[in-house]
Amino acid sequence: MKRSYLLYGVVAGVLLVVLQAVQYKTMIRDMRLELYAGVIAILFMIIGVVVGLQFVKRKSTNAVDSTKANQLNLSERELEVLHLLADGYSNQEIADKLFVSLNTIKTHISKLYQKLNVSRRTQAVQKARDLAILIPPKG
Amino acid sequence: MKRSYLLYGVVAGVLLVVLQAVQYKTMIRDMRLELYAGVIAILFMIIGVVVGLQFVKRKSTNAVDSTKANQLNLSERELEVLHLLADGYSNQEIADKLFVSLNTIKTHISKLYQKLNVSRRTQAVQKARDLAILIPPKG
DNA sequence: AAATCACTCATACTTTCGGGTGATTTCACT
DNA sequence: AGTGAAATCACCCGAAAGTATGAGTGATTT
Repeated sequence: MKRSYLLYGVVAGVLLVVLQAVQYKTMIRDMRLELYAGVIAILFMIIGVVVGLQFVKRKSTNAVDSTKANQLNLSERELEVLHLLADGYSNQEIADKLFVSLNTIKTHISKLYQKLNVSRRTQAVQKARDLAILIPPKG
Repeated sequence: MKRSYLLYGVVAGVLLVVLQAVQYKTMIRDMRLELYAGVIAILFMIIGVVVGLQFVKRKSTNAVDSTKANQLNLSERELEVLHLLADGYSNQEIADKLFVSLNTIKTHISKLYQKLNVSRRTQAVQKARDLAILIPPKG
């Protein structure tokens, strides 16, 4: 989560810098301010849409009851992984989403299984629901 | 949908004009281009987020449709397998429980995935819940 | 009788999972 | 300063899952 925000910030900054550079180099005479503003607006609107989609995706799926999670000593990262696991993502997809390697995800999931006392991902999801760690979106 | 796009376009245009007006009136000397670009970027990123939220909201509300479960034409056997699947059983365990071969279960699951338009068992469970094919235990 | 469908099973193949082990780094606690 | 938990990543290996294709049987429909 924290990484996501950081990423978006970095992307935003880089884009601004790039726009500046481009502007000073070649377009300062040809490009009017309106057009410049328009380009920025469109770019960041696209970014905003992406951010918004990411945001809602997490909220619209499974919620996490962090209180009960703490009783099992599940770490934050493990909860994140569990969340994505329950959403049906593969290990590789989870790795991509969290910007870590596949091996790391495997480790997280392995520990998750130990703490939940299961040996398969479907069981993990099942158990997490039973323990109200994962709360379905609706009813 | 088309109206939405039009609306956003209009809003974007109006905002641009407003920004222009403000810029020419009071800020042309004080405000540097970087800051100006930054303001536009932030504003439109916010707009983008809002757009993104709207977008997903509609999709997620349409997702739950009890009639869709029937339209999928899931056979009895496939439903049986789906239930056991959701309970966290492995293919081999499902095969044993239903007194058929592992390959048969694979075939059933394969067709199940096609009908549910998924490619993994966790996704199948997730989707089945969304479509109210699977009803979570307890309440 | 022919066509269709659900169910069954098989072979062969690729991909993903999960277990085991070990290592490094960071950070909080004492 | 040492301890321990958490997070990161790596390598190996076997098991499970999933894909593709084909095929046989019984029941139902046309």
